[in-house]
Amino acid sequence: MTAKSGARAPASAGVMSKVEDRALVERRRRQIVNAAIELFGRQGYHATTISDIAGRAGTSVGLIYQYFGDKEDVLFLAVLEVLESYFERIPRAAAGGRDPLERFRAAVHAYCRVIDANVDATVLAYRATKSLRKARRNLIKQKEVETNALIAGYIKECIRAGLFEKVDVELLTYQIVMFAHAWALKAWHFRGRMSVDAYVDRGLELMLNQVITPRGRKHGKRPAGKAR
Amino acid sequence: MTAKSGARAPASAGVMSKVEDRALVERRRRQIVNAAIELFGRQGYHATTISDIAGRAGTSVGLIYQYFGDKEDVLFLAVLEVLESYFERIPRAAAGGRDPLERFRAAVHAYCRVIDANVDATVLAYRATKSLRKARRNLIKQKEVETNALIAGYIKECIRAGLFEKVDVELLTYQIVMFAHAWALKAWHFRGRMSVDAYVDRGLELMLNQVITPRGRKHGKRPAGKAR
Amino acid sequence: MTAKSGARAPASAGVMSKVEDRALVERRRRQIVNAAIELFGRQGYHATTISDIAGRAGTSVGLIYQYFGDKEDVLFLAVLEVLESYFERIPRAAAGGRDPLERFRAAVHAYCRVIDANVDATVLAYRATKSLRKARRNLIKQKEVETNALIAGYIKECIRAGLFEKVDVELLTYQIVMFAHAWALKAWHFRGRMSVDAYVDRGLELMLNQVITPRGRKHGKRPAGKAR
Amino acid sequence: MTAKSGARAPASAGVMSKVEDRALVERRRRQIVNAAIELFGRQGYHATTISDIAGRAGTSVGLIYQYFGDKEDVLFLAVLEVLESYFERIPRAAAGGRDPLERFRAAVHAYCRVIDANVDATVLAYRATKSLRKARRNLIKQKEVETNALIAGYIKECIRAGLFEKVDVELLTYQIVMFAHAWALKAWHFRGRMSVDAYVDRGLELMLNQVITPRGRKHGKRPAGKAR
DNA sequence: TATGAATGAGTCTTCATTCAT
DNA sequence: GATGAATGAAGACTCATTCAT
Repeated sequence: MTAKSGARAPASAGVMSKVEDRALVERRRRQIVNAAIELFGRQGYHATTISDIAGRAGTSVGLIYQYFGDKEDVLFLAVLEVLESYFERIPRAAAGGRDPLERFRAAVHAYCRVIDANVDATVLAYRATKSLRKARRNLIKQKEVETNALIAGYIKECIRAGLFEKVDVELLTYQIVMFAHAWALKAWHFRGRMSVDAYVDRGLELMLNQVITPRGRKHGKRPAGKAR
Repeated sequence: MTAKSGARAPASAGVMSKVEDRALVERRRRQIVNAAIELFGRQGYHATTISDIAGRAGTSVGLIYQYFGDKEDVLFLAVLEVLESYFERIPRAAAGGRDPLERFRAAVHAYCRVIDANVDATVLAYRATKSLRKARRNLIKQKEVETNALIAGYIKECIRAGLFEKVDVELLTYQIVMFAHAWALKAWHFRGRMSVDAYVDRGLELMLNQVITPRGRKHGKRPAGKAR
Repeated sequence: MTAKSGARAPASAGVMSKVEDRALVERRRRQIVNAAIELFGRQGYHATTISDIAGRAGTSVGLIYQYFGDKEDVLFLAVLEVLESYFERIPRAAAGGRDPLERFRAAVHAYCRVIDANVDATVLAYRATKSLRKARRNLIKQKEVETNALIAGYIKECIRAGLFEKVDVELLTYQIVMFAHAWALKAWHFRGRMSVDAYVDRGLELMLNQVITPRGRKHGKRPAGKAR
Repeated sequence: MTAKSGARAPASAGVMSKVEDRALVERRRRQIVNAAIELFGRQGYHATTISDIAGRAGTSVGLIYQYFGDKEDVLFLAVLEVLESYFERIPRAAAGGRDPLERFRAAVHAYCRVIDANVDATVLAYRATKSLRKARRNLIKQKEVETNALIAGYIKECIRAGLFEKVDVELLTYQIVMFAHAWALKAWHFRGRMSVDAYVDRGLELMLNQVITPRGRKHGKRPAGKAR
């Protein structure tokens, strides 16, 4: 972690600015990053020029270099911004729930809804990470781990409360995460076919309940992984 | 489907070559595409130059342009190649199974193993698709749909055989697919922590069995999706 | 006519610039076009690289692309510039003449002198036009037609004033034009043998006076065109 | 002159061939040069690739290099071929004339007709010469001088026969030459407006007869070249 | 002799980055 | 602090030329 701990990193994380005024830096960066997220999401990182971003943000090319060291800095803060918005909104939504299961469900719904509102940005996080230097790629992964920890937390609560079996928390967490991301990654398939909420309801129904039948279990006893 | 039916599309799909000799074209393209898959997978599409590919493939820059119209053509055939290798190897692996469930398990194992052997290539398919013109992006999606249909087929067989409950086939299919892809997309998390086969075993255990407890079900009766 | 009327067409004619400042665009373009005219004229269009032009103009390669869309744009404005300089200087020189014949003679002298001062540029107009897209080739022809109209005007004045016989104006115009261009196109023959002014004097003497003798006329009565 | 004298130069003029067989060389070169003339004329020298020529000539790329040293060789022989065809056909056509004037007229008609049949080739001679090395450019000029000498010969005959005044032979020759070339160079203007023969008739009428009126001559007495 | 696949030097063009105003 | 003109390194692509068959 760059700063304190689970707390919000100072959305700068090593990005240098030539301008002093903290508030101004904050404002300008938000302005630029928002434009960048939109353009990176829509056209991809490489296809988006600094000039495009300046145009979209309503500033000049030179200004961007006053608040960012280079183009990669912009990408970095853009991805960070996206991930942090997840990290912020999920617990806020879950907070309403009365019991662990309700909180879990609310969290999954929230996660998918946030992603639904930012499909491009989410896909961006998948596509563009490779364009970041390793150190930053790791910071991004950290952010993801933090978000995953939120989900894992809800799952564990459910188990502790006897609402979930003692399942494989690590994998269930990833299953939930991938389920949420799939809404963005496979948007071309799902969008138009159902609403986010319907998607989540169907998904939870499937993930939480039995798939295999008692008869199937007997077959499963034999180790089948050796297939080639 | 591009051409005939389930048969292999003529891995050319609209890519023009200045050389006539079919066999030679086939050979050269494979040579170049293999180098490209590796480099695109490792460094990304934009960070890879034609010169890089030529060097890796042991040919000259000019040669590439005798077998491909432009760089995008190389990417296109590269992604196509990756997807087709999935489409080919999965049924081959599943074929061994004695009963539907065994075939299903074998297919998932095969899927994940192929991906394990081509992590970079798989990630490539996620990252670089945006760099293709729409028509080709759609062709790629078609290929993916075809692969998904394979998985869906195994699931349906299990249901028909009474080994699976009458679950949501569409979603379960996507769950399996995302599960397989996650092995590549989240390789930084999983690799080193467990083997592919262990991953699949744990995953199937989780996906096929009950997560929620009988007690949990009662809570679930109340529509919980409305949390905000 | 491209724009207004006899006025100078906005030497831009569809060429896009990334820079706004009108005056700067004007200045930079002149700077670049001048270098281009010289190099295109001397080495030909294809043999001249953008880098050559940048070097000659004392700028960078990138700069050229801020004021021109591509290399063809540079050629286009270069040829246009040459043709417009003719169109401007001829009437200015002719203006001094007291009577139609004097004005006609002055115009021809001016025409040839301008060409003499820009032999390369004139040849350029002949050689490079093929490298322009059709629409622009037509614009170039328009410019030439305008210049021809000037010459035709002087001829008509002479006829009206009874100084010239009622000759074939169209052909005489082209004869004058080709005569002027020949000074550039056949420079290797004429230059060194005589001065421009001597060339014009000898040329006008020949063009304006009788070539065939009265005796010759009688022969000519028989239609001789059928020879084969 | 490369070879004998006014005789046909051995259309090779310093172009080396890797093939021995004289007749074959002759045949192949003609085949290739014809294709080249057409393509160079239509698309220009630089826009035409060796591969284009091979395709048009119905041979392979490699073959061309068996009969020509490089692309410039092809251009050289192509231009030479064009000029020699003029040099051959003009006297052949003029031969029919009964008297000098008839022969002169026939020659001009022939010249323009040949050009009419090869507009592109003629323009080629103007455009592409710059792409030849100096020595060859000079050879080409020689060829042109030889053709001009033909025309000058017909003019001199007419003067000797008292059918033409004692005019400026050098300039009249060039005037005729430019007149003929103009049919190609300004084809976009003339073609469609009149036939070649009409063009020649109108042109000769203009060139041979008085343009200036007796009244005009008086004005002309004053040296008018000083305008400016 | 004829072929056409292979080569790589050379060009245009883009765009991140700098810097004078 | 803000602007946008200027720079030049880097990369895709072409095509004359070579050479093994």
